[in-house]
Amino acid sequence: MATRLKDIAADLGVSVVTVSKVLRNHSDISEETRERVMKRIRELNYQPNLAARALVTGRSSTIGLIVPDLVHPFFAEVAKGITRLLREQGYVLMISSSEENAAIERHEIEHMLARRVDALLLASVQSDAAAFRFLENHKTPLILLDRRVPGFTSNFIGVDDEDAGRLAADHLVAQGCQRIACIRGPEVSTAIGRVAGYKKALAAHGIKPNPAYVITGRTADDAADRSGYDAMQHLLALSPRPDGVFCFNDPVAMGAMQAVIDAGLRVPEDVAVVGCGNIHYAALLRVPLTSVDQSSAILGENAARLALSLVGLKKPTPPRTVLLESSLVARASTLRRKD
Amino acid sequence: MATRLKDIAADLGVSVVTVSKVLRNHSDISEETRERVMKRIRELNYQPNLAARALVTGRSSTIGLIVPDLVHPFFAEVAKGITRLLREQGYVLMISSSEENAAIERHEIEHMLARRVDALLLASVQSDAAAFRFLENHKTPLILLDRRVPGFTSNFIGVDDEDAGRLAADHLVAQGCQRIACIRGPEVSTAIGRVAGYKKALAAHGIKPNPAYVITGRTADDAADRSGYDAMQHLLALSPRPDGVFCFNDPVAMGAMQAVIDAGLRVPEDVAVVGCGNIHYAALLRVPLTSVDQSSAILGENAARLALSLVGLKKPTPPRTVLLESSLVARASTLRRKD
DNA sequence: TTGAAAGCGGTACCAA
DNA sequence: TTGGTACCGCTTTCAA
Repeated sequence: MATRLKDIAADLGVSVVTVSKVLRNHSDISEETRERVMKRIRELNYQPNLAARALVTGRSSTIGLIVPDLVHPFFAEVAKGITRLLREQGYVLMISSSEENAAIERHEIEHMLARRVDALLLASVQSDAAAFRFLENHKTPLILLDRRVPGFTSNFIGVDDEDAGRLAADHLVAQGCQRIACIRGPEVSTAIGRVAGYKKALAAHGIKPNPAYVITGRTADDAADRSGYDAMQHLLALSPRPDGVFCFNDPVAMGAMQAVIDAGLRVPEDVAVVGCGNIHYAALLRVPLTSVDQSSAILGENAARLALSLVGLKKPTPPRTVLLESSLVARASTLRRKD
Repeated sequence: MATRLKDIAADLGVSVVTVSKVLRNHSDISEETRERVMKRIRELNYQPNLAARALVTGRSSTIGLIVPDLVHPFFAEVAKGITRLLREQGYVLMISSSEENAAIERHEIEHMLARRVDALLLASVQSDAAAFRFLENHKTPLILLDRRVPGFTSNFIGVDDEDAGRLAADHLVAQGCQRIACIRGPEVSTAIGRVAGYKKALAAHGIKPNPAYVITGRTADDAADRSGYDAMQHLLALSPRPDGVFCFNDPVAMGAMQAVIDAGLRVPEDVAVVGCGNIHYAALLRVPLTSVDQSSAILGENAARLALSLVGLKKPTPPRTVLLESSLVARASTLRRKD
């Protein structure tokens, strides 16, 4: 079949150990031997069997990533950032989707660990730490991505969600909105943080909160837009109806805008809409969407970097937290003409 | 560290072979032994070391996927379909992006093969078969996805591109367009097929082709929309300018629509636009986009199924081709009011 | 500088 | 039905 170390060694009349050392630029090799071996390696286009190497070294040169939805542009962009960095390091990405389902997530985590990934990146859908107990004294580095899990401390990389919520609400206030609603996400840290930021911002502006204006979208697998649509229909039925809405993420915001338009109202004149995530296509929507940017690709690269730095550390290191700043990108969905 | 077969065997006073057999439901095991072993396996939450298994069996239970761009919704949807099917089979997906770059793609192919993926799914950016010579007598099943490579025969799964082009052009004609342009993609089979279909459709309607109306967008890594924008600007500068455009894919179409709007013209009244791929967000764009649906998730599932069916076949099988039908989804970007 | 030997954690084959 | 043994392809250790 494929060429093995042994074949090269036999061809050249040296030992497998010698070839192996050349392969890994070991110093104890004469220049001449190195040359001969390298030449043969190139001729045969030799590729070491990484499974064998993984078995003996205990390292797979593989990073695992589990996200709720591959199609969600935010996670797709994060994944892209990760692969870019890993490629440079000879690492490879094992990817999997939990479909926003805690049981599937659990199953995938175990599967990834059985595969002996060197580190696991996880944008979790779990809402509490109980599901993670089984992970606590596992030696594989785990990095929570984007979403934290209350009560479970681990490495984390994401954005400052409270800040994101505040940016969005501040912006809506600045655009003259008076009745600012929020379509929040499920009970995960991102949703909780963003809502908290939203509330603080309103308070800071002396706007008294209206509980009816905070509504939770259906937990939305691949139909976040659908969920946003339905939630917005509810909000529009209120009296008085909101004139500004902060949405948990961009797909929700897209659905929400659609609902406003379908109701015969205008974005942003009747209802201004802010999303979160600033996905690539936000600018191309029916009404270009104002969104809180989460620098997803950079997040991905940093996540990969963090993962690699954790690989092969002997002593367990204290969990690290990396928070990226978010910023608001204003577009037509909130920019009202002065009237 | 982690539990091994050996540990379980020692605990129970049986041999590793016995445990191994239980693990794989080998028949030669007494019910009683099986029970005892299973019990202990559960207690310890034993996970076999897949690297070791891969080494001896030569199978990694891993499928490789290389796409030009992870963020492109079409490929993201395909990837999602693949992971869904693989999960059910205990397989895992190794993913990587070629960033629309042939050299990176080549590198990633070699890397995946070195990892001993059981099959490789590839949406290639190569425009000719030369780059694939090195693959020809490789035993790992290769499945070209979406894009074929001229002169290189292999397994293929995708849609009938000529049909897609024809559907789009027919539709534009039916909407009353007279001067139908095409923003085509790079020299890959999908672009070639779609252009061919477009031309045949025009011919069938007795419309004489205008070469100036067929324009190639910059090969667009993650900026297909940008590329569509620029191409459309060119088209709009022509005299007479086109009144209908078939775009190579949805992101290109999104950019093209933007260009029309920025030029102060209307979609579809002045220029009707059709995309290809029917990505999830097509309906939520500034002008909801008419698009040729490529059933991407189903494509992904079928690709995974095809890949698995090819794994472990002793004799090389003749290459299989799976063509899915496409259909057109008409939306506002082409539907003109009767006037 | 080089290489012999001993595994890494499983599976396959065949004998008991 | 059970298990001894060889071995998958590589790295590690240590002696030559």
